[in-house]
Amino acid sequence: MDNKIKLIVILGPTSSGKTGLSIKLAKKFKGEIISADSRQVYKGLNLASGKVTKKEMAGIPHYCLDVSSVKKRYASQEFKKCADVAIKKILSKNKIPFIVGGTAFYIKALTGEIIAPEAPPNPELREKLEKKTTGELFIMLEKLDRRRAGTIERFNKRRLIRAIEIIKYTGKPVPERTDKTNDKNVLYLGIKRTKKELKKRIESRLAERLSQGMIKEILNFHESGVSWKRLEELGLEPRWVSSYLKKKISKEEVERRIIRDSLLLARHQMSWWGRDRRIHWIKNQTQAERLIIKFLK
RNA sequence: GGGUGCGUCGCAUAGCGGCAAUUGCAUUGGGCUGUAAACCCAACGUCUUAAUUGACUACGUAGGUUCGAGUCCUACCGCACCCA
Repeated sequence: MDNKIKLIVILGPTSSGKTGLSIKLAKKFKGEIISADSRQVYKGLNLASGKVTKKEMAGIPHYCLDVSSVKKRYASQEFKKCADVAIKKILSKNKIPFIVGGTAFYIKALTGEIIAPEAPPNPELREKLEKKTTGELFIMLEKLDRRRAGTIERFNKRRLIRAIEIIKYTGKPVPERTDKTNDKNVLYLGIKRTKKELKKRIESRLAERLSQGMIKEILNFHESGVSWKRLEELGLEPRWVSSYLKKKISKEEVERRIIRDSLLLARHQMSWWGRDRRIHWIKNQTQAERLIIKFLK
């Protein structure tokens, strides 16, 4: 990434208020928004993913929303490409890119902290490796790439398989993580909330989305041929609403579980950023504005 | 009223008489190299120890049998089902 590029990242757990804040800031500082959210990339998954509405956008262009069909599986590298294109476009208009979202992995892919080698998924290989135990896979990887074997999570089958897949495709060891962070170019603003606050926000937002037809949204997907299995892996709202539509759980139970899992999700999201010293945890908009002014100077 | 079965750590589950007790979920913490809301790891009675140390309290309640009981026996309480 070019050294002169300045990016503003707004991160935080689900329902923390990223959307609202980002739009206000983008308006004030001539910014445009790139969404870094692994669910909002899907067309039609609106209420279920808590996607911004046209009205909320208030005229601020948003990128990397609705760029894929739920029938396909979107990967972080596609996001990176999408975001890179968007950044160029925004800069060419002399505006400031705001990266806003809760998917840490996407943000890190974008800033270059996590680089992913070009190696498309290989279904046959995956199927074959899937039958092996993690122990066997680990030994395989150790022979192919000692370095990566040293850093990988030994019992994480998915990662073991992917590492082997990369090596088989590129013919080379897995490239090292750069951990180059581009600090100078990126301003990280984080929104933190207490669990109590978050719970309240999650509850009221869920109630609102349910009243707007979230269940219908999921039902439509199913009726248009999206399998239950796919819906279940599409996130916590589609998962529990599907359960309800299949008459496995009651409506009250749907709400209970979505709230519970949202809090769990928030916790996981925070675990990415917890000890990251680059992040400015902001209390209010004014504070964010001050930091931005300083950063843009 | 008669019969049968069941009461275990928030919920659900396992437990030939040697058990602080299985597993899943939840909870808490940690991790993360093309599925990332995915996936992986750890802790989870209390207090102690340098320690995989030691002690205490625990499987509905109260007794009993036994070197030893969550496990066997008796009574009681609660729940479920069946017959009246």
